[in-house]
Amino acid sequence: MSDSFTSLEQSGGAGATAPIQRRSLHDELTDRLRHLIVEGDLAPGAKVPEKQLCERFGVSRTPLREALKVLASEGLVQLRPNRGAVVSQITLEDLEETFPVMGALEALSGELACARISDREMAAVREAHEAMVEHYERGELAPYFRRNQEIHERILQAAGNPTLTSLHRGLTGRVRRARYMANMSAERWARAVAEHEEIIAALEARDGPRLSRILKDHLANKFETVQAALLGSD
Amino acid sequence: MSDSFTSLEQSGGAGATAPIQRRSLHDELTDRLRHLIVEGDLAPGAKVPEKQLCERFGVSRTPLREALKVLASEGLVQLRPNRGAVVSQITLEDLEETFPVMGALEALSGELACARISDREMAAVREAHEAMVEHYERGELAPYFRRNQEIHERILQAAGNPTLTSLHRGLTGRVRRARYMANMSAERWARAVAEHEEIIAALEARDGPRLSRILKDHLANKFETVQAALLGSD
DNA sequence: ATAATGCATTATGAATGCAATTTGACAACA
DNA sequence: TGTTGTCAAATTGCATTCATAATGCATTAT
Repeated sequence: MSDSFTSLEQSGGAGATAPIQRRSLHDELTDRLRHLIVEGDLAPGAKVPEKQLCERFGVSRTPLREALKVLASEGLVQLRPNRGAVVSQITLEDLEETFPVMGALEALSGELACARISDREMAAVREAHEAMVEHYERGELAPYFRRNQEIHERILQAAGNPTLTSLHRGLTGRVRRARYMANMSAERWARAVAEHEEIIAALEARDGPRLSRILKDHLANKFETVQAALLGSD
Repeated sequence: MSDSFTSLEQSGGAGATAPIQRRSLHDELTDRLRHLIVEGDLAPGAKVPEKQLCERFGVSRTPLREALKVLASEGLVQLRPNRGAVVSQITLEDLEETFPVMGALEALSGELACARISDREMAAVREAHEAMVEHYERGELAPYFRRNQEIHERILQAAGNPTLTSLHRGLTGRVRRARYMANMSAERWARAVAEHEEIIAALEARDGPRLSRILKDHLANKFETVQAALLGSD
């Protein structure tokens, strides 16, 4: 969510008349904890001792526990009655079932985006794509990864379906922790970039069914990359 | 969740070795509240006064509030900071974005189910289908509706992808409240049954792509039915 | 009479306190 | 040595309490 505010669009003239932003603690905590988990600062499988986190964030247990309930419903942590919360482990089986679902969602996002994307949005996607390709050519993995994410997010956004976006975001959060990109082979990387070229082409041609198919395959390939990385490192 | 235990399949040999079910209050409350909302006992748009519900269930506000946080993350209620929770309204726009997503998920479930369904599961689906057709011929709407749900749930189940099932269940919960089936026209009803015949045929032929397509279209038609009902009644 | 203001009531958000459960250590025993 | 039993410490689940913000109503000013 916070990513969408990094663009400067809304800070324009609102100034002092904009409504005061008040967030509740549990809401803020939910985001912070989610971030900690997704970014791997809380290791998968690690216990989540309430007391410790309370001290860390300087809040009482009540809002923290509320946040944990939400994260549990998102699948990021598991709550064991009377035994506390643990950060969910990502197993290969989990990925195996997550990726097809993400594929289906992205495929839908492609179809919808082709029907609804504006020229402005299209330009933003293209821009992100070109930046991504540059990073690829320079071998800059982390920025490449960020741009890659950005492209998929922009397509989601262009699809104009918040429900879809929200479900997809949830799955992304689960998967991102795998950090598979680290050991992506040169060959697979090249292939991923090639697929992205196709994605852009289909999107510019507003060819929904084709984009849909490409995205689905793209995700399937991504899964194979992840799988290879996981099998290789374990 | 509890719906999946209404079938008898798992009570087979587990018996006395199964772990004792101990649920925490917030968990139980979450289910109860979800049920109240999905079944319409809490009207869409209605405020959800904490105190009143606490008295109703005989618990303190803490577990109730935890449950509300979870339901909010599922989209069933909206939490307005300092102003309490309201049961989410289902707008036509919501349905408009929910149905394509359900369609994509069901399409995937069809593909997966074709690849994985066992003869035993297939038989159960067929049985449910035949029962559904009987209810249709007798004009029994409510039982028809139940069997209809059952069929889709069994296909989901046969797909063997809990993530998929879980996402789908969440969307079903949102949509079920619409209670559109009440004013389904004879024509649309007949069409829905015809589509179900195709579904069974494709599933028996293990034709994944075809089943996928049918289910997607089926959902699209279902949406039109809902839309007609909503426009007609408002 | 109507609209705006101030106050009392009520509801919500978060912290604290208490009972119940789990965990780990250590002793007793086979 | 390995198993079982007991108990203290820590952790969790929930109730209660406290602080803050919202709501309703009476009062006042226009």
